[in-house]
Amino acid sequence: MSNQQRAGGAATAAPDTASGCCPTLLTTPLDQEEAVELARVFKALGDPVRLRLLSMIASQAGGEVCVCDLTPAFDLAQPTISHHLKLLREAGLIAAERRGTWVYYRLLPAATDRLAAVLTRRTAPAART
Amino acid sequence: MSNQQRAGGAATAAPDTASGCCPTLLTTPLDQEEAVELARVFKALGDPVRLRLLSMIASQAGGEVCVCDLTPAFDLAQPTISHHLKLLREAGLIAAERRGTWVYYRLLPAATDRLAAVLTRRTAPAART
DNA sequence: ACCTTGCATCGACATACTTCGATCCAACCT
DNA sequence: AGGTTGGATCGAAGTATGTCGATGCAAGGT
Repeated sequence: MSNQQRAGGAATAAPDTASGCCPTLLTTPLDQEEAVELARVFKALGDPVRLRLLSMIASQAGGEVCVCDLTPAFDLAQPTISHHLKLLREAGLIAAERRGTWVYYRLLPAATDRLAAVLTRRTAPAART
Repeated sequence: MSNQQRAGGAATAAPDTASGCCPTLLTTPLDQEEAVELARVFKALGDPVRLRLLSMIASQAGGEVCVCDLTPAFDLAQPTISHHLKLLREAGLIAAERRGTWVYYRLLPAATDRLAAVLTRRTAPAART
């Protein structure tokens, strides 16, 4: 079963130069390696609790949130929240810092920026200044 | 254990008006319902195979890809590819259309656009036309 | 020193997910 | 009608994930 020869054929990708600026997931086929790495980050976002955690952290005015503010916002046990925060950390989406008794989490914007870029169809007409 | 009263306190979100245009995951805390719905889409992207499938479909010049072109690109059995395509479909990321013998998949750009928007920090200074 | 509080880590358990072979259905071709 | 091919659906099996209580560790308070 490796003998297809229907209509158009030829799995050629659209050239990036014609669609904007940088290659994205939507303009150039991902290779295995990139896919594995990207999937790891998307998987971290594939849970409602983690999505809300990230949202609470990112939308915080000071840029930081104490775990003690996050935990009581959910109907879940404290180890569960800690586990989800760990996954977000391992995905490179957030970072933790201990200050005295409390641990504060903050967003790592580079991570979300990258995801947004990768999901954008035309990244701007190159020349724009 | 619901008695926290450290430093700043008060989990107030940054006002959207100060950070650009529309509320995003990064500017406003997601409520439970939105989180569940968004997580469903992100979860669909949380697998390397599905990410590559989506990428192959989206980057195709004609905007459509025959399943018969997708299946042989992976080291997986045909039912497995079919299953992943189903998940992407149920997530609203792609759509299928049967034409004669073959089934063609195409990207639903509204879905990826939404994800990109939700992950963008400042959505642009509103007026741009 | 002791106790208390904030978080992380450690099994354990139930559920969900990925993958497969077997099978079924739709469309085409003699 | 019978045969062939492209894809979807159906269990089944192994693995990963979400959740928890119990426990451990770090900082502060008495």
